[in-house]
Amino acid sequence: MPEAPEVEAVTRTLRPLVRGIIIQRVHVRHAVAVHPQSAASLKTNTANAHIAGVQRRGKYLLLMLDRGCLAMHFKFDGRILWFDDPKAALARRTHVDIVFETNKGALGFVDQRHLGRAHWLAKLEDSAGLRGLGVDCYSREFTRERLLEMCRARPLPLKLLLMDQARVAGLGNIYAAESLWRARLSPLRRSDSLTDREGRALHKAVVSVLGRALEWCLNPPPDFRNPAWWFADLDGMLRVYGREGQPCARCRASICRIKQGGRSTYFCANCQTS
DNA sequence: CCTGCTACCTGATGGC
DNA sequence: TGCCATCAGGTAGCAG
Repeated sequence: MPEAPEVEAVTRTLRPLVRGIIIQRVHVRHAVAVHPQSAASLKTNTANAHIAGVQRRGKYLLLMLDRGCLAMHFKFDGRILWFDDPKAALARRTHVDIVFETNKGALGFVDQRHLGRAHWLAKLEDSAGLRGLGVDCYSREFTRERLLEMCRARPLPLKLLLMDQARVAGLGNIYAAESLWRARLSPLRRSDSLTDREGRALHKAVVSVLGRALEWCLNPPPDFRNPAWWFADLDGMLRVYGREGQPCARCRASICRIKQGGRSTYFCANCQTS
């Protein structure tokens, strides 16, 4: 599920909760969550580690340890949970793939669908995924100029460019669609055909959509103690995503859904210009 | 190098 | 009801 705004909200909320604590024991209940690493190596590398900080890169959540780092990627359905009482994390009742028992409580990595991963890295460059990330969508380096440069480097449908983590890191299917709607640009539009004015509009739209999304994700803040909670009700903030057949919030034309790169793209063919 | 396709998983939903 | 197809906020790995 999570794209950069959700992961950023998790990062900020989790930071004060776990900074400075010690991972004492690690229970890998579903080894697939560690694949292709082994449960044993995750345990030996993270047990007794001190959590020095929490960071985000693209859609990755990073727990910086005194030795190396714990990198989590949630893919579609991954989430984290916090248990004040570690016994609750180990109870058979809720599905938890990995339990990190600490001196303060237990951190759980959960993914029913088993696509998400938690890996230990000696250094960040050891992960191909992290190494390959382009300009982070929330960083100062994500400027209008950089975006235009990427757009003009090769002809790519705008939606695919925005979703390519090697170019802009952090945008996913929802916020790429929302940004294009806001910029009034078609997802099919060839990136190298943008005028300066359109490039500026796209950059502004991405920044604005991400800013609002982060606000939305922080109010109310993530509640890691509640297993039923995980960024519910995003649709209250969305204008096009998931709204096939409904009237466009701007021009009332019917929102369409097409396939791009094997994913659904939602847009208004009337007011998003190609 | 780059681009495009499939696999990886599980669960919810809708049509027949 | 049951059964089957399709869909889901993503990326790694592979072929061309």
